[in-house]
Amino acid sequence: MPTGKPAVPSVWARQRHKREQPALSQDRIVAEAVRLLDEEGIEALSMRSLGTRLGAGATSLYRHVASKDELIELVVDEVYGEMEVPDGSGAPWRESVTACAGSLRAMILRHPWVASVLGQVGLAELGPNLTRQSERMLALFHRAGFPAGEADRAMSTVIAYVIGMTVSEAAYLSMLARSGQSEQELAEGLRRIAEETVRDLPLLREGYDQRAGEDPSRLRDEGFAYGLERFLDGLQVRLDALGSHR
Amino acid sequence: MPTGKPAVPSVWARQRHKREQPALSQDRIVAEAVRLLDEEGIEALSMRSLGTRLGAGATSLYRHVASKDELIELVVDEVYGEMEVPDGSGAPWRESVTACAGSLRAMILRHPWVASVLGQVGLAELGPNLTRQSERMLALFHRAGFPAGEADRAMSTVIAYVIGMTVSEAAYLSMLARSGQSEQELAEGLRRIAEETVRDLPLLREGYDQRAGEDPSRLRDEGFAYGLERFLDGLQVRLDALGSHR
DNA sequence: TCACCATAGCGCACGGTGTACGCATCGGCG
DNA sequence: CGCCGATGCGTACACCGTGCGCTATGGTGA
Repeated sequence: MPTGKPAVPSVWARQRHKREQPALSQDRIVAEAVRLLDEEGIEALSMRSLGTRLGAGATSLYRHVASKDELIELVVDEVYGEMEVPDGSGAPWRESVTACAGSLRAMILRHPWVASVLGQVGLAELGPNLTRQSERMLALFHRAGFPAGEADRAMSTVIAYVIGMTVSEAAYLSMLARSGQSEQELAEGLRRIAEETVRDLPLLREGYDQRAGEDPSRLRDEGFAYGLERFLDGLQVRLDALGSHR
Repeated sequence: MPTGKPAVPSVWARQRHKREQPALSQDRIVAEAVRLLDEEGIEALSMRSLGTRLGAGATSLYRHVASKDELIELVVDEVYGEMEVPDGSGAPWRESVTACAGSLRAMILRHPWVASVLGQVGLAELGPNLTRQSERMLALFHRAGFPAGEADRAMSTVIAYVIGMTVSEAAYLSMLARSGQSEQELAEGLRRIAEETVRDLPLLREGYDQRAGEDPSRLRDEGFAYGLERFLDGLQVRLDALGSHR
């Protein structure tokens, strides 16, 4: 056998293997990965850095996880588990859906790295947590009065809105963090660049002036709520139409 | 100077530099990057591979582009330029916005790699093309009757929906392409996995059964249109309320 | 008690990545 | 003609994901 030098047959081996920690496991790996991502962001996640945090070598992780891509799928499904989907009994459907949307948004803002991997993992292939949440959320729309063939469309629509909106918020916030500037300065800078490169942007400028001086974080919350309300209004219109046809 | 060995002072140098192609330039680099991404996807884009396609060394690109990240921003802004935003004079606002949304969706499906970088580049920091398109699109909402402080919210809302919806479509399609299965088989497989891991998913199953046998591509188009219609209905409700207050 | 074996962790190595740096060469200007 | 800024290139570095074969471990059946 021409490959590999024998590893050191040292007396330390015993100690290395007898760890006080509950040993490596997929759960532990995923949990630590979430922590690493929250603390240092997506570009800090490497098999080596994760292994180090777990007191293990990089390649040891592969006993519990097929690849980095699979790890990311697991990690994303893990945080989907944090979403809270009310069971909707008793409360009006708008309230339940609003709570649910807010919870999804809060989860993404709590774990902004989700934004940068969503395009890769998609939504379909995700694990048990997302599946469970979808089933529960679907129940909200059924209860609201959408027929079977339409409830899933209504649901995807709302999820798409929440994700699209929040991902762009998260990306903006991460740019803000990277830039090291205050939100004020950053917004000013972006506006200046836009006006220099394009020139003559009366409408964008009008919006900017109107927002100047307001609390940006509150503006984001309100913007999110505004769109969601419009959306729910539209769904209500549809529900009314369905009801009157019957 | 202790660094570097002198490069070969060869007679070929002259030929290397006298290229029939119009030399390297940022435009040429960005255009070729788009082509590479369309043909081979995001993971095939490396500075080396792109350099090769341009008949240049990897590091030569850095004379025209600050980093790979900047290249990606440029590339994304480039494809935003493909969007068609009607100027809205004459047509009802719903039609204009629908056309606009459809054009954005078509652009992303034409360049599915956009989905996998949107979380990184966000929407705010983007270049002249996105800025111009935003201004034009904003005009549609002004014309529809939204006041200055609300038109931009309505616009972001619609964009968020379109992007969220289309990114998840694109991710699904890329999974489909990678899997090598037929869409039928893939859907079946996903459903089986979901039911095995979670069990008891009556609502999701109901939706699945209802969709079985339909043309998946048409279903996607319809799903997108359905959500957009609900959205526009909601915006119309808001417009009516604004009108009656006046 | 012993031999055995599946499992888990590790070290090494490979091919690939983004990019800093300094040199070679070019075209255009004085 | 002599120079100089702009442009391309080769080399090198640190880092990445991960395949491979080794070893130590703890449980099982004889």
